[in-house]
Amino acid sequence: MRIKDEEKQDALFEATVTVVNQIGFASSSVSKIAKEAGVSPATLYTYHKNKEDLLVSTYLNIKRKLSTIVLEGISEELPIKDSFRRVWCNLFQFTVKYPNYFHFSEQFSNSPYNGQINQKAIDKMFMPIAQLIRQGIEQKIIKDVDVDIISAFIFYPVIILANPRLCKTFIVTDVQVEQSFQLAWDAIKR
Amino acid sequence: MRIKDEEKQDALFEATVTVVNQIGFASSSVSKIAKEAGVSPATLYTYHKNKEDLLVSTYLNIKRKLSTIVLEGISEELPIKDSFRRVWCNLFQFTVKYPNYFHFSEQFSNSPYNGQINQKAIDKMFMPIAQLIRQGIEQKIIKDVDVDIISAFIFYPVIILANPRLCKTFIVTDVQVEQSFQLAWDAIKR
Amino acid sequence: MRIKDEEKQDALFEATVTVVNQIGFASSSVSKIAKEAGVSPATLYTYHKNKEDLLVSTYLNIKRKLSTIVLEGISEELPIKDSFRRVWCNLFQFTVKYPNYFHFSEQFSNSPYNGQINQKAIDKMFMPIAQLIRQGIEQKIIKDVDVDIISAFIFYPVIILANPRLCKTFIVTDVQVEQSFQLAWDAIKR
Amino acid sequence: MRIKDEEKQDALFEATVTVVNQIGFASSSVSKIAKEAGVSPATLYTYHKNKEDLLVSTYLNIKRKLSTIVLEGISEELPIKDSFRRVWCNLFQFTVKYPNYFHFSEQFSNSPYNGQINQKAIDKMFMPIAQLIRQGIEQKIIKDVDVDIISAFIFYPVIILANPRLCKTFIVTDVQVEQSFQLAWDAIKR
DNA sequence: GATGAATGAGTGTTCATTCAT
DNA sequence: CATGAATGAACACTCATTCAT
Repeated sequence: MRIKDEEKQDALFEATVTVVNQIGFASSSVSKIAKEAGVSPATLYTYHKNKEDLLVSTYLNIKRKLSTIVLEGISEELPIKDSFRRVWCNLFQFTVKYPNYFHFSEQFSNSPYNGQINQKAIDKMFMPIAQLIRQGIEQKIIKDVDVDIISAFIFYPVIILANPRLCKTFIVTDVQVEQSFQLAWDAIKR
Repeated sequence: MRIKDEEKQDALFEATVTVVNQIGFASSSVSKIAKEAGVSPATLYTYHKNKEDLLVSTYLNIKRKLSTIVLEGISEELPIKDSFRRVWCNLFQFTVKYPNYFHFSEQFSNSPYNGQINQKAIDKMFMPIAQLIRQGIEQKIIKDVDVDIISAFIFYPVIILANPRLCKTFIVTDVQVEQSFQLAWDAIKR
Repeated sequence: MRIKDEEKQDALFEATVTVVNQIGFASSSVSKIAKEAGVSPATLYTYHKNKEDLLVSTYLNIKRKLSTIVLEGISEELPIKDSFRRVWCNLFQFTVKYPNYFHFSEQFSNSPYNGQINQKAIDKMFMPIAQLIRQGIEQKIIKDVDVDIISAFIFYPVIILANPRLCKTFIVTDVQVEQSFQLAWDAIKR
Repeated sequence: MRIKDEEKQDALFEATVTVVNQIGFASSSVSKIAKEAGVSPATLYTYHKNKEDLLVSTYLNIKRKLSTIVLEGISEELPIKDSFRRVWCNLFQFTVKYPNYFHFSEQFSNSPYNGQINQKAIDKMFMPIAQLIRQGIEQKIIKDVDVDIISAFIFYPVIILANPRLCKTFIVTDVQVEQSFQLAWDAIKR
């Protein structure tokens, strides 16, 4: 597994996402992904140990991109509510701009491959948000409950609303995004 | 002539859920499910037209069970908030009692098979809840926003919280359930 | 294998011919034939020992029908040429009236099942024709060559001409039938 | 990278013919053919898209060989009758030398796969013969009847005579071949 | 006598992965 | 480094036949 050609690396990443989006996780085969990437199945094995490694690294790649986008613009100098709003909006932006990445993530995290992931490494990527929550609790701005509960109301509703399979009538406009943020904030604020 | 065996029907249902939970949707094969159910793969085809039919009918079966449990105890005579609380608690109960059904559902709805189901038939099962939301809005008890937004805050947080893969620290106790319901209610109430 | 219901016997015969014509010899399965006949696959085994027996008896049945029709009207009192013409015309008539029987026969005789047939029993059905040939040779009306050669020119051209897969432009009209008979007769006559 | 192996291609062709001859068209399975060819069933799919493609290309291959042999030695300079005699003899030669190819052809053309082939491409291979017939008619040497009728008397009797299943007593000797050709010629000549 | 349920053995085909070039 | 050929194992599914009723 020597790494040579970054272009092929990228092509494989995009091909994996594309194929999984087109035909689903179960039907996505190594050779279909290789064909979509324009390389031989054998070449794929130069870049990835096996199928699992391909999928896992694709997932981690997406999570990395996601964390970069989601954390953009939050700052200790901003009021906490505004930071939360930024995260909320960034998340929506990501789901709109990269629906394929988003959909791949969902499929992956419901698969058994998810067990192979080092969850702590992922948590680390989103640490600033965990800290934001902790600060809010300390400053008695948001409710003093389990972090999981706060998360369940501040991130996952986005995932639901942005999923057109689940929410057929919801449209991602600025008004709707702000409106739904209000509900999220009402949920967690003191 | 032997008669079609209800026990086998049930065994196939349970086997499908079990196998999908154990090895994931993508790796679940007809022969593994048949083996788990204790029948020949060929026998499976006496009860289901094909793999898709097996998975779809398993999903619908679960949704039917879910709707029965979730709607239990809600009533027009109860204050709206109490009805919502019932739904909230029932949902938690279901996820605790039948984690396998619950996990199967998630895997299924993220698969391409989900496109094959009649969404309207599912919506019909949960109509009383849609009506509950509409009443709450009319009576100016809950916010006048898209039903999808309300749903995203009143159902899906349960799914997140009950998913031990996502929420490792959250424990389903009466206190936690009531606490999290308070957040949900704060989100949607006027 | 007790025989009870002649109607079912017939239904199975017709169903076998129909199914083989519709989907070909290779794809014709016992259960499809049973369904076409309106009986259970198990019932089929009351009337036939196994699949081979079903196909063989269907073939023999067709040959019996064929011999009845083909021999109609030939007589020792008729001039030999006229008897041959009768056979020729009868054969055409059969292929036009019962194309399905005809097509089944062709498929069967090219299959390995044909080896199970008692060829002598078949030959017996068409003995009058063999005798006709022998008479013609004796009376120095037709050429003194191997019976097989005579047959190859007096029967098989019909099979070819009547097969729309092989002869797309040939139309079975009285004129064409008589015209082609002339060729056959020219071939074998002294 | 290994290179596609012409030997394997050929082995598959021969194996297909052999298996079909041994057990018949209906019972010939991909795995049996692969085993006969000494390759894995999966390998077969490197050389052919699917079973149909394997059978169709085998058939076309045979027809190509046949046309090469059959047309050998016919020429515009030869008297028409002699050209016909050449075709007649070539055809016998082919059936004697390659009885398996010949039998495969018959089985194939009676199967539903026959519908998948491009008949025009086949006709093209044998065009010189069609032209020969047309010339004969123009020169008033052979009867002015439908080409199909001429063909039915000049080619198919060979097929019948060469088929030992149909003609048990006929032996392919020069005398017999010339004798039977005389019948064919008598049939079509003016 | 008649039936649909039941099945081991088989179907055509695709899989993840390795090999030889 | 890159490749298409190669494959054992698995896939979804159907088969001819038997069994219990």
